[in-house]
Amino acid sequence: MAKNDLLGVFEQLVLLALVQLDDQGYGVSVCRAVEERTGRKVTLGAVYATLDRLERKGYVRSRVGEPTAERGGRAKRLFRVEAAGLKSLRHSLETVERMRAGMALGRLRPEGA
Amino acid sequence: MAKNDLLGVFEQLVLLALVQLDDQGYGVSVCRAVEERTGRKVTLGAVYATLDRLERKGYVRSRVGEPTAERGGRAKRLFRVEAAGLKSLRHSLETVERMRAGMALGRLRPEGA
DNA sequence: TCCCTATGCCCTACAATGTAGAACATATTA
DNA sequence: TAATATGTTCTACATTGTAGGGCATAGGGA
Repeated sequence: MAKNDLLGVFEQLVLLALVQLDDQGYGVSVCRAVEERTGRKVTLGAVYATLDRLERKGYVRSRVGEPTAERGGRAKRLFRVEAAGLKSLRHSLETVERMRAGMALGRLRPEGA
Repeated sequence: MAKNDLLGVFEQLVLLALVQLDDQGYGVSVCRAVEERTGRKVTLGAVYATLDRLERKGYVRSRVGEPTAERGGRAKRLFRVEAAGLKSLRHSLETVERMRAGMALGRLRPEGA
């Protein structure tokens, strides 16, 4: 735990996905959500590793859900975001925002050079 | 160079600082800019390491400026953001933005729980 | 019953980023 | 030429990011 703990970009994406999945997210669904929204290729390994780290920090909490009878398969491990996680996410988002504020955004838009 | 290169948070902060400093930024001024805007404690070592990495990736370019006669001291190494850097910055910022879009921001604002 | 397939999870290993702090360099002033 | 102000460079290590393979469990059909 660093002194100035800021979340990494991927941690932010995962947390945001969980919020959108309304605390019913699990590995695979988080992976899909991030891929769809951002257009990036995301591997499951990356998602689980991040989820574990977030849980170790107390930012999310997981529980094993009953297996839904969709087609079969293993039970899901559902994740929910804790208050501390939300707080940290907000803080991280706002830090970049603050840095961006008052900036000549012209240069940051479309094809400015 | 990862396949899906997204900039890290600190890289974004440094790049944003350079934009604000209008391509006249150098180690110390970037450090100060980030500290002032974000309120975080930032060390010079972190800034230079990041600046070097960004340069290696072709996102910024540096040149040694003539020493201004303020009080003495070493010549500054001035950095400017390259087009590729701007593009990458934009892309990174937008990725998080997209993930955030359409979200029930209520939970992300003030003290929502 | 036994496989095959669909879901989903866990683990290992390594690359890239983030962070700290000390050492080094250079110009000014006295 | 020593003291000081400004800036940069180097070393080392912690945290995050990413890839990929293997394990586990349930349904469906031969």
